[in-house]
Amino acid sequence: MPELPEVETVRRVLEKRIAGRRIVGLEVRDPRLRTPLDPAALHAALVGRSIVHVARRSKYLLLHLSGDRVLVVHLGMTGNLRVARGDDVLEPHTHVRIALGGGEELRYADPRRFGMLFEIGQAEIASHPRLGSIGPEPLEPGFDAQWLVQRAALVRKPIKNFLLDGRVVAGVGNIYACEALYRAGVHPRRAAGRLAAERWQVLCAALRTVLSLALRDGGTTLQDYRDAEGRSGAFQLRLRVYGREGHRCRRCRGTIRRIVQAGRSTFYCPGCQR
DNA sequence: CGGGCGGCCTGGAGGC
DNA sequence: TGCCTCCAGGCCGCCC
Repeated sequence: MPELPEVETVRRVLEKRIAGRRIVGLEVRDPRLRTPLDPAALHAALVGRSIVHVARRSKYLLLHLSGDRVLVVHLGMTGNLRVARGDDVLEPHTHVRIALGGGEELRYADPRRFGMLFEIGQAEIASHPRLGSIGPEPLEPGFDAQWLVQRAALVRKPIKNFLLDGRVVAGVGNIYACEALYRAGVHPRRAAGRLAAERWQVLCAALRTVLSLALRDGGTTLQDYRDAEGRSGAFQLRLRVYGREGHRCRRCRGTIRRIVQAGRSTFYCPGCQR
């Protein structure tokens, strides 16, 4: 569920709430995540260290710890990190509790268990198999139409699927890929390599706009997503196509359609996207 | 090799 | 009420 705006929203809350805190305890209640947890190793690696700051790369949260260690957390589809009091009622599917002292803790819960939580050295970030090949951050310098044009050259797959490739651009998932294509007026089935450079300019700008607006709204909450203080996002109110099959397009009054690409739903407006 | 698809899990929604 | 099917925001491995 969480894409860049949601993960960044969580990061900002965590930075405010837990940066500078020391980890004083760890409880692994269920190690069966996408990458199975090793409770003893995790305990040895985390307890006693402090959280220096909280960063993000693509959809990964990077909790930088003292001693140049990094706790990496991916929320998968339904994962959430929550700052809680130790005596707060445990949400179902709470798999990990990280005690921070003073009665507070950080909880990782994830019903579907598609998430990941692992610990590495800071120096390993660049070469880590899951982190090393991630593409540029779309809201930072280094991401522009020129890069996209270059990456898309000779690529025949649909542009929607191209945008979901994390090596091309970091943090873009199904919702924001659909929304950016709509705003740019690009048909999701268009072959990536056959989009004119001027259209890439428009699409690049649309991607940045939609991600920025979503971030400003604290992300999109369709069902589960909440930030680390339990707050919902509001960008679901501004979605133009995602989840709106059969509804009227706000721009052309045509009907939003849903198709399946690479096994995933794509929503678009046949009138506005060519 | 590029690209598509199934699988990993659970839960909620909707049909009957 | 209950049972069944479908669907979900991510990612990876396997296959052609």
